[in-house]
Amino acid sequence: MRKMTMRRAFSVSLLRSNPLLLSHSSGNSAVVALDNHYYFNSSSSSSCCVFTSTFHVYAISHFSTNPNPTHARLKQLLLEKSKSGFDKLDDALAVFDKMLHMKPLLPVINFNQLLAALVKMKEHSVTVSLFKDMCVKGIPVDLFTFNTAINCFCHLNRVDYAFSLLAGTIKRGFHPDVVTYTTLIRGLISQDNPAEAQLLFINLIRFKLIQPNVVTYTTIINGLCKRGHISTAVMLFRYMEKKGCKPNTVTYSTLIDCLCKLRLVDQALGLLHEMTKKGITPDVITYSSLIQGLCDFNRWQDVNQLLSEMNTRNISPDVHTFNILVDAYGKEGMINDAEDVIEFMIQRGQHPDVVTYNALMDGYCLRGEVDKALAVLETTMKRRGIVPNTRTYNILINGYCKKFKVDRAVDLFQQLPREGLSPTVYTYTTILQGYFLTGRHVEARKFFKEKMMLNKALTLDNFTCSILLHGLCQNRFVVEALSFFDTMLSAGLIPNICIYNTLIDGLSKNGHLEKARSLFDNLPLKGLRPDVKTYTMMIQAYCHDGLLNDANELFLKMEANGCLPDDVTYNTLIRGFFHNKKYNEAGVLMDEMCARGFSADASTASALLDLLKSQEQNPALLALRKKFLT
DNA sequence: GTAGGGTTAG
Repeated sequence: MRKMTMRRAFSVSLLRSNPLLLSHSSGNSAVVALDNHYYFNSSSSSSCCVFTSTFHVYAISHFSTNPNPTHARLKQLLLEKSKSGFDKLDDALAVFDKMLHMKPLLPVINFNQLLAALVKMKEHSVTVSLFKDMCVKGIPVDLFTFNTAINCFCHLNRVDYAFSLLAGTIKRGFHPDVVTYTTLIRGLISQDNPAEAQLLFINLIRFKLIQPNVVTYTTIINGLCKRGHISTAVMLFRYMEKKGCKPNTVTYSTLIDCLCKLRLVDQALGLLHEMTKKGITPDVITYSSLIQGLCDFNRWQDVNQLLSEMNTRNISPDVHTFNILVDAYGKEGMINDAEDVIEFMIQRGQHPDVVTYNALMDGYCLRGEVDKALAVLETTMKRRGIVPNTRTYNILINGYCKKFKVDRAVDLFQQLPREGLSPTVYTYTTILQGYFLTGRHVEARKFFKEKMMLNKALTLDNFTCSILLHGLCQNRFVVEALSFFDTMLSAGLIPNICIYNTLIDGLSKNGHLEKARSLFDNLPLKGLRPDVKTYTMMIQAYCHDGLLNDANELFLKMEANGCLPDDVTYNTLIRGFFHNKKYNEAGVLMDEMCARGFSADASTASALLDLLKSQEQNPALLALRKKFLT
């Protein structure tokens, strides 16, 4: 509690005392149009000179050849919007429509700017459709246009169409460049097809089609990181340096983020140091990744140090950075601090978004204050015009289920379509879990059969199935569970170890030890390795049935198989020894457990106390009490 | 004017 209070004072006051921390970053330059005169504003005087002189040349040539001021204004608008996107999709479409009917047509570069604006707005399918329109209407296109469309297909997870378009590009006589191929590599990786991506990369180099650049390498490094191949990513990172391709801020940020997500935050800080030493400047994204990594470890002092370092370097935290802080405070139960961060960001002109409020609401739910979370949705978000998404509702639904208020959760579930939102597999699973949690297994099974199974749009995952299997087993519907397991298999879902753990536990607790044992023994055939939970569950099952030798043998075997027992495993086997009056064996195991840094849990301690009550004079038990309960 | 990096829930 004391730690929390100190942290609050420290962090929030630090934010307050650093006005620069939140000063608007206006970018390098902005264009302002006043009475047909154009001015460049720039935050740095040197770039101002460059831009101003460039613009003079542009302006003179432009006005001397094009007397139509509408064209000039439109072009200016397109230049601006290509960087920021339009505020509304309709605005972009209206401009496109106008452009289609202009005579003479604007040059292709202006059409490309419009498409770029749409990409900025993440309107990938609209971009593709406008691209098609252009092709049909015979508007000239160039390689930039094709690259943009290929990129959009990749974002829409249609890499197949992207490759068709590659063929189209070549057919039109364009030479696909490093941008085209880098885009396709990213598409393949994001569609979980790293082998094809690798093959494409190798062939591009082998046939000298392109020279990979820093973006190509960074794209692949990111793909490797996201798939958990950090060491390969680092190898490629060092390789690109050796090949004379210098990593930049994005390359370093990619690796730093990956290291942070793997909880290797000190190594990430090492890379920050390395890049700074090389003169590569970190930016707000680099710092945000590191702040997230440090928050995960509650390293608040380090977080504050980075915030003040950002301040020194004149890098302003943005909405992502603040969202990380709101989330971190919320997860720590420090809801007032989370609210303070939001208030602060608003003061500094940064607009909280749906992610901000979802994080805040989740913070309230974690404290059990679901009604307050609901008030955030109904009052604050509404007032500020922030549109909730399915996640917003999922957070509330989960909050109410955890408080055993499933009916309240179902109300919100039914509200979703009225808000124009669709429930996800997460929504359904939460409700299913809520029903089981409150013992309403009849409704749970009905909900699953009628709402989930019949919803064709719903793809069940292993998590959902494990909730159902657990609920069924817990309520002694073992036959139904096994039958559903068969359905899963025939539907092509590949069960993971969690599914098997749920089944093994459920079967053994319902008197089907032999069936559980057979599933366990067959795991290697399914290509699965038992984890510490699997072993512990089997050990518990053996102990429960008095098969102490089997339990002990498995305990020894698991370590030989490279799976270290944890505190639960030790406590389970120790209680097994207790129940079977093997007090000396229990004592030896307790010594071993303590030597490994684990201790007796509440259930083991109470089992020992119970034994002492009935056998006050048992010397072995007295020795155990002396050793472990003082 | 086209490609690469960061935020929330079971």
